[in-house]
This record gives sequence, structure tokens and C-alpha cells, in this order.
Amino acid sequence: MRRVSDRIDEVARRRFGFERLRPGQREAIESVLAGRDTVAIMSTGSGKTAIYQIAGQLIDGATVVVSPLIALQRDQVEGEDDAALLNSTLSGTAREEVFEEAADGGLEYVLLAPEQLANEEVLERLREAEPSLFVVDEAHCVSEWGHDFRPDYLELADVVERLGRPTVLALTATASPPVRADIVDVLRLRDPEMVIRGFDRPNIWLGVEHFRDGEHKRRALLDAVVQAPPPGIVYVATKRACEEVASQLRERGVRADAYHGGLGSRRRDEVQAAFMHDAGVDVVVATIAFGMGVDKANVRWVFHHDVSASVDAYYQELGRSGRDGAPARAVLFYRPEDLGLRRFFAGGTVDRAALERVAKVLAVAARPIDPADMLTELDLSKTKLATAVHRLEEAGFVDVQEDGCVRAVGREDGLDEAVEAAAHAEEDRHAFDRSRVEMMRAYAERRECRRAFVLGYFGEAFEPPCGNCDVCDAGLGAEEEASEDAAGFVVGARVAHPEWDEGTVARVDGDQITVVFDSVGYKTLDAALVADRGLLEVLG
DNA sequence: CGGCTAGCAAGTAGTTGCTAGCCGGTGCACTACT
Repeated sequence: MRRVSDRIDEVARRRFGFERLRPGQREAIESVLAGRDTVAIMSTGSGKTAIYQIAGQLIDGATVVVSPLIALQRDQVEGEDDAALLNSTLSGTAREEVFEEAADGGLEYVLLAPEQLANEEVLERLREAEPSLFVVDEAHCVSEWGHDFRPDYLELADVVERLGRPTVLALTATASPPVRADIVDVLRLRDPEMVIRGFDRPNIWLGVEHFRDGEHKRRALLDAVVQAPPPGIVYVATKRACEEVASQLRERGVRADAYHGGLGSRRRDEVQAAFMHDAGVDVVVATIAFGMGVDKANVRWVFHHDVSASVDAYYQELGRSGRDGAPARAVLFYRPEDLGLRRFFAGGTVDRAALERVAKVLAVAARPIDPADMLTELDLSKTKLATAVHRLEEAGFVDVQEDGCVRAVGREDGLDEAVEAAAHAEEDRHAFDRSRVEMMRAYAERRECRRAFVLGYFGEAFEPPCGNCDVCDAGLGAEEEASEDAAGFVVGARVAHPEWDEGTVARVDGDQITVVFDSVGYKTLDAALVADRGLLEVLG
């Protein structure tokens, strides 16, 4: 029997044409081949897809790949004859073909969105193919979208069980420590191997411009775009601003186009293709709808007209520049008021009253109910209902059966308590999201090396100055020389606070300590106060 | 949370200012119609 490592090399070369594997790839593949759940966090362009492609070839049984966008899936199966998609655009016969081929072993990879796995038939038929590897691509979506926007992500752990518990591989380019923990938690990974490659993108210059007035900011951004070498991306918070900025840029002679979720899919594809191939669109003005699967080497800059919802999102967005390694610029056009919209979005969708209505309907019915049958009665969107059900399930009040029907299992006199617990969990979630917005504020407002801040946020040590950000340019990057006595707190240490309970130290910089609390999220504390009042207890 | 808009008052001409109310981002699947 040849060494595993040789077999990996051979498949990589023969089947996929890779002369050599990049750092992290081999580690992740070997971990998967050893049957271990694996989380690989590696920047885009470092070959995450190759990890499951190669591992899939080397273990018997099909590989199920969950990815968030149908458009992304199309790109990935193009030209592969042992890979197929499964989605709502397929006809009945086409679906049948996929199932049969998968069961015969004629299909190695089946790509689908998490919503497909809520379908009983899909699950049953996939189980017949005895999948050996379950891949969650863009795994940060589990955490970013699962909790409200696309609740089917939260059901993936159950799906894995029902598929016979194949090895799980989660892949993503960005995940700060709390997001990592959430991925492991939601997917219920067992003692996972964490393969984490560096986050630093040293060729991207980082900067923030501050404004008080909205119009002033808009003009400055337009001027900056006109002067910047194309191609580039402008991120905005709303569809309206998206259209406005795109048209203002066109008036100034820039070949710019808008991209947002409100446009038809054909229009979106056109804009993206024209940008990708340098064919008529130099600047894309976009909402967060734009980005996943955009791997264009020569993007020279990413400007943010509005702040992102988190440092995670911001870094992922700006990371779409400079993929070729040549100098690139990421500038945030910042106004404190713009945080308001992000706070609003972090505000949550399912309130206590909705949770209570759902719980009551289920308790009164006292039998399993198909969620679809409750929709009209409850006056909730499908997504909100699914989120409410999930929260109540976590609170132990309802049980979701294998066929998707839901029933109350908690005792009726425990209803109030369950609703209370569910509402509390929901509120914690939003407190966490708001704390992530606050970290975005900290990025914009602190006068310390931007790179040191970002890398620290992702849990990576970095000694400022970086020499490639606005703060370092101003000669201030190295100023925050760690004054050693931050009370001896170490990044990664578990601590307890009288009000916010337990958390993990995320950053220590001289006079400030940032802790990610398990329930309420990021909080920045004054080191002197912490020391004086003994606010943080270090846990064993 | 903050920005925009519609509607209204004020008071003699076209405009200004105030306030209450509404809206804001991501995608899947599914259905009905062309």
C-alpha cells in the first residue's frame, strides 16, 4: 500500500493537473482521508475546491457539496462529467437521472444548496448513494446566514446524521474565531481538525477617510473613483445608493454599472461577466449581493461608500482586490451615522410575540404540523417561521420530525418559559451582531495600524507597523507599543465577567482589552479599570 | 438608527420648514402564466 501522500500527489497531477499542492491543501486532504471532520480556512485562490475534489476521488462513495449559490455551482461543475447539480430548475426526469447515477456510483460530486436537503425525497435518494464526504463550501454562511436569512443552514447537522454521518469538510476564506466556533457548533463537528492559513494580504493598502456630511462623502468617493486606475469595486449599503453612484460615475465618464439583488439574474450575469473579462465595465457599484465567486486577479481597489456589517464582511470584500499580488488599495469612506443602518440590519427579524404565536399554535394542535400549513394563520414569512421554529427547538419546546413536520413536545405549562428562553437566545444573537458592528466602528476610528487591528481580529499576531496603511503612513502605526502590563491577559484565554459571563480574549493592546463574550459578543474594556476592579477572572 | 418623502402650515408668491411615517440586504424553492 502506497503512502497516502503519494496517492494525493498522483490524483492532483493526473486528474486535476496540479504540479504541486499549496500550503494547507495537503493537510486538509489528509485529515479528511483519515476520516476526521475538518475546517479549512484559507484565502480565496489558495485552492479550497481542490481539497474536496481530490479527497472525493480518494475515498469511496459520493461527495455531497453544499454551496450557497446556484450560480457558483454551475461554474464548478462545468466540464466535469462526474459532477452534477441538484436544484429547482431541474425537470423531474433530470433529477431522476442525477439520483440514479449517484446511486450507481457514476457520479462523484453532487452539488446543491442547503434548501434542497429540506426535501425528504432528495435526502432519501442521496442516502442510497451512501455519501462518504459532506462538504460545506463557503461555510461562513452557516454562521452569517443560518441564524435568520437561510435557516436551512442550521439543519445541516441533522442532514449529516441522516446521510449516515459521512466525514464533514467545511471550507471558507474568512472566519474570525467566534465564527469558527459557530461553524463547528452548528454543524456539530466532532473534534475537528482546523487548518488555518494566514489572513494577511500585504499588498493591499488599507485606509479610512472620515466625513461628517453625506454629500461631501459622496463627492469624495466619486473623485477617488475617477482618479483610481481601473478595475475596481465600490460597495454601498442600499440598492438606491447603488444605482445613484453608478449613474453619477457614468456622468463623469467612468464605465460603471450597478449590481444588486433587485436586478434580474440576466442583468446581473451581464454586469459580472463584463467586469470579469474587462469587457466594458471597469467599475462595479454593488451591494453585498456581489462578490461570492468573483475571483478576478487584477482588481486594483475596493472602496466602501458605506461601512460593512462586520470586520469579517469588510475584510472579505476588500480582499477581492489585489489577487494578483500587485499593489491594491482598500479605502473606507466612513461616517459614524452610517453604522445606523447596519445596526438596524442586526436588529433581528423574529420578535417575542412571533415566537409566542408559533409556540401556541403548536401547543394547541398537539400533533405534528407541516410548517407550510401554519403560514397563513400566523402571518409570518417562511423564513421567519423557520427561524422561530428553530429557536423553539433549541429551547426544547418543539421537535422537528424527519418528514419536516413540527410538533410541540414541551409541556403546555412550560410554554412561557420556552418562549422566554427562545426570545433570550434570539436577543443574544442580535447583541452579538451589534457588537460586530461596533468592531467595524473600532476599525474606522482607532488610530493604530489597520493591518495589526484586522489580523488581531482574526486571531493572528502581527507586529506593527505594517508600512502599508494610512496610520503607518502618518508615522503612528508603531505607537501602540504594548505596555506589557495589560494585566497579563493573553489572547485566546478564557475569562469571566460579572455581567457578561464567559468569553475569550480577542485582543490586547496596551490600555485596552477586547473580549468576545459567548452571549453578547465583542466588548472592549479599559485595562486599568479591569485591573482596579478585578472585572475579568481568568478561567483555568 | 438615519434618510427620504409626502403633507401641511404659513400667508400673498414661490418657497421654506417642520414632522410623522416608512423604508432599508443577502437566495433558495415554488407557482402561475406566457
